[in-house]
Amino acid sequence: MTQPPLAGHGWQSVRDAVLDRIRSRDWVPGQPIPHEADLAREFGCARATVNRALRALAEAGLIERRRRAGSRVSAQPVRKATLDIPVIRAEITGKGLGYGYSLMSMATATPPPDVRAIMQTAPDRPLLHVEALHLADGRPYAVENRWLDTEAVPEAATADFFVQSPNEWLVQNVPFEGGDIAFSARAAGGPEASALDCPEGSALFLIERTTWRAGRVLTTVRITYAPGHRLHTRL
Amino acid sequence: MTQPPLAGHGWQSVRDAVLDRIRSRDWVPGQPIPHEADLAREFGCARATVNRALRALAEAGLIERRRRAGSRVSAQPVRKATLDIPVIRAEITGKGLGYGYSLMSMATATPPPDVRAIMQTAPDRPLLHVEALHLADGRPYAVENRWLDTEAVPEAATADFFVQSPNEWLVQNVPFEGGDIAFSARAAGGPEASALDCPEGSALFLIERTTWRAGRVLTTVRITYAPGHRLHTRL
DNA sequence: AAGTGGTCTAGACCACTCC
DNA sequence: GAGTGGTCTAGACCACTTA
Repeated sequence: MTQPPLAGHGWQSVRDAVLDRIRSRDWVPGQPIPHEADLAREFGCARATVNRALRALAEAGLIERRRRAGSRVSAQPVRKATLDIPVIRAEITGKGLGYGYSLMSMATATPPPDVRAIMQTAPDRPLLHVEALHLADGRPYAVENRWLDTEAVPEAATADFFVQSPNEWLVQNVPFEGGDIAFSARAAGGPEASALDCPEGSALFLIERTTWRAGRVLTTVRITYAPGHRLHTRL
Repeated sequence: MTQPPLAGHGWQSVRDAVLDRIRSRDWVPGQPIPHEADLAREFGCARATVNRALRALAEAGLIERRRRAGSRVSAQPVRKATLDIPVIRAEITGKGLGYGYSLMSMATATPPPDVRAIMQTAPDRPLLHVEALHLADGRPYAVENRWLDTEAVPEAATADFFVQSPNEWLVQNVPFEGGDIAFSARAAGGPEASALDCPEGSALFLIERTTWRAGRVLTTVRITYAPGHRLHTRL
C-alpha cells in the first residue's frame, strides 16, 4: 500500500509525508530511509525537491544524513530549539511595556582574572567596564554588566552610554563574526540585588555572551534578569 | 569598485560576500539590497544559488526578505541561537561522565492547578506523576519532575520507569508534533535541595518543557539542574 | 570503486504584496 | 498590475565516505 501521491504541493508536502512515516513508525529510529532518488520517483517530483525536504528534517534533528551512507531516522533525536536574542529594548517594548535605561557606572579598570581569561587580554591591560540598568515600565528588568575592549572596538569612542545602552549601541554599530552564549542561574549578589530591587540571594536567570571579530574578543557581557524572568521558545 | 567575483565556489561564497558588504556598511541596516537577479548577474551564478545564500542569511536573522518588497538588511538583527536539547543521558555521557538514573517516586495523582492548566485536563482527572534523578559520575545532575497524560500516551503502559527515565523513554517511543520550552531560574525547594544535595534556596537553572501531539498535551516536565549548570551554545 | 548526498544551472511558473 | 522572492524541474558534476 502506497500513500496517496502527495497531500499538497511543494517540498513541504514531501517533508510532511516523510514525517508521517517516521511518526507512524513506518520508518524506525536508527534505520535508513530510501534514497533521494527513490523518494523523488515515488513522490513524482524532482530530486532537488526531496533534497529540500530532507534537509529541513535534518536541520530539525529528526534525520541524519551522510554521504554514501544515506539518510536514517535519528535514534536519539536531538531537538534543536531556536532562541531569539533580541536587543533588550526590543524585548521590553515587544511586551508592550515602556522601556527605561539608566547608566549605573562606567570606568576603565583592569578586569578580574575570569574576565581577563575570557577577553584574552594582557594581565594589566585596562578595559572599559559598564554597568547599566534596563527598566520595564519603570521597574528593574535586567542588569547589564559589560567589559569592552576599546582597542578592539575603536568606534566605542563615539558612543554615549549615558543615553544609550551598550547593548543597543553595539548591536547597531559593531558587526561581529561570532559569539558564545551561555544560560545559567545564580544567587543575587549585593549589587544585583539592590539594582534589581530583590532580596540578596534570590535566584536569578542570567545570560553571558562573548562576541568577537577578526579573531579578537570585542566584549563580554552578563545580563542578569529580575526574578521570575523566563526565556521562552517553541519546538 | 566591485569586489573580486567570488572568494571560492558555491552558495557559501555568495553568502560570505553579502556578509562582507553588510559588515563593511556597504549595505546599511534598514536599507534594501540588490535583487536576487542582479546579484546573480554580478556574481556570475544562477539565481537559485543567490536564493540559497540569502535564505541562509535570513534564517540567521541578518536580512529580512519580503516578496515584492525585496530584501533588506535587518535594522535590529535578532540573533538566533540554536540550542541542542539532547536526552539527559546523552548530555551526561557526552561530557565523558558516567550516567546514573534513579526513580524517586511514581504515582497517579490529581495535578496542582498550574499543571492542570498546562495539561489542559479536567479538574479531577488524575495524571501520572514521576520524579526521577539523573546522576553524573554518581553525583546528582538533574531532577526530572514530570506529569504524563496516560490517556494521551497509551504506550506508557509498556514503559518501566524503574529502569529507564521518562525523558529517555518518551524521546524513543513517543513522537510528538510540537512543544514549548522555557528556561528560568528558581530557588531550590526542600525536595530538590535534598535530591540535588545542595542547600535549600540555592539558585538553580531549570528547563520546563511541554509537548503535544494531535492537539493534545502529552506531558509536561520540569528539569532542575544542580547548581552551576550552564547551557551553552554559539552564535 | 561506487554510491550517496551536496550543489549548480537555466529556465519556468507561481504567490504574494505593494503601488 | 507589476515586480519580487519562493519554488520546481531535469540534468549534470562533484565531494565525500564507506564497503
